[in-house]
Amino acid sequence: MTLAKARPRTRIQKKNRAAILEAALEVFSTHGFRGATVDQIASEAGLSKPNLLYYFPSKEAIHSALLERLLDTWLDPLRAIDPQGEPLEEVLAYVRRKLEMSQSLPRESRLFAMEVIQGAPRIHDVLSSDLKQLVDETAALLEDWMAQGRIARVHPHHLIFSIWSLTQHYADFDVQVRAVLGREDPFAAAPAFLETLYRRLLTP
Amino acid sequence: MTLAKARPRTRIQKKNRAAILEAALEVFSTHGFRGATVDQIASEAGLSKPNLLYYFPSKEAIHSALLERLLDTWLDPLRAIDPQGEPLEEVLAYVRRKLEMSQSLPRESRLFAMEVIQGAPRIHDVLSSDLKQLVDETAALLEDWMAQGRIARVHPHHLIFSIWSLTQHYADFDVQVRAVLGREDPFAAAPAFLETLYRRLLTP
DNA sequence: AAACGATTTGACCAAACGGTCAAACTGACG
DNA sequence: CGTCAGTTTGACCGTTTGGTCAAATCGTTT
Repeated sequence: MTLAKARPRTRIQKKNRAAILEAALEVFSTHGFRGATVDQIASEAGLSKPNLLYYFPSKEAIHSALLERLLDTWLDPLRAIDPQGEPLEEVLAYVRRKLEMSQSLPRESRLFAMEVIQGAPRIHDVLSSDLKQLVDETAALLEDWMAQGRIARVHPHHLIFSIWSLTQHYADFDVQVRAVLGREDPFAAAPAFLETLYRRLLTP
Repeated sequence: MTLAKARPRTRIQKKNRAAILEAALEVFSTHGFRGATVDQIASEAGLSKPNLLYYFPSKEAIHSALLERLLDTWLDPLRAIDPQGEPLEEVLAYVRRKLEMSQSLPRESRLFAMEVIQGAPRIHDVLSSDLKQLVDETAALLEDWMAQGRIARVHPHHLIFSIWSLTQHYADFDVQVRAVLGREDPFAAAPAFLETLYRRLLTP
């Protein structure tokens, strides 16, 4: 009997589906969708290929499941901005959270980056609906704060883009950053640099 | 007779090699190395597959040729920083040049991004030798300027990373940026935003 | 127009790919 | 211990892929 989209029930299913997603994250994030092979994912997960395809109907399905699970966690920090909080501190806290995610979830960042660079064929709709809405709301909040003179006036959308860009850069371009820095750990100085940057940019 | 690595001599070779590289840039930058097929590149270049492989010995060779040609143009703006110039204006001009490159050469940016995200397997050596040296020199120059109090003191390497990150974001994540912005053109507000950002960050 | 290198192509190949299937195995429960 | 749903696998299939090759065509020079 096939599993379809039903939630995993048994202990074995839970374990194997988790192992597959973990393996797929590793492989997809380093080789891209077409660069990854089902055999590779299966062997990384400690399963045979037919066995893997017993849990997920196709390579596509694994990738989709991965992206779906990712999108939520990825946008959580944005949702966590508190409209009642102190504006500058809220933004700085958001930057800090995003940077921590780049450090602790670099593979997720790279998976997302590769998908978007390739034109986001599988998540374009989510970007222009859910993501856009969330960003627009946050941008409106930022504009309120700017209108009240509590942070300096800059283009709110581009402010958000800059935070995504600067924080995810440390995950996506990790190899380049490390190649240039030599022995120095990127994440040693990054938090202070970004705090300085956004403090100077946004202090009224 | 095969062509080996010799420079193209005839008119036809010049034209076809150029067409192949142009087509390969288009295909590689949207599908990644393994996602691109030789047939795809050939048809995009208006050639048959065997004919394409008459000009380049392998898919790998096309990709390498592209990256090699790219690396120079990519780093030119960094080399163009004038040690004798006015510090803040030099940095702002560098930001402007990099942003213009993201706008006029987005495919090159994406090709480079995908290579680095996947661990830079083909250019890792160049990154940790040539690139590192160039960046270290620029960082030293920036530190001089900071020591002289002509720009504010921040981590020079991370300053350079931030410029790469912020400018290339508009090319690499173009789809996402446009999805969020709706009808608004990203490159309308980006230059002013980045100028404000770096002016506030670096004004002593 | 003859001759010769440069260019182009259809046919082909071996390997790798995503996916299928019937058959075998496993383990929890009555 | 028998049973049966749940799990695993070896063998297999059709397609796609990067690449080869001999033969055909083209273009230029004499």
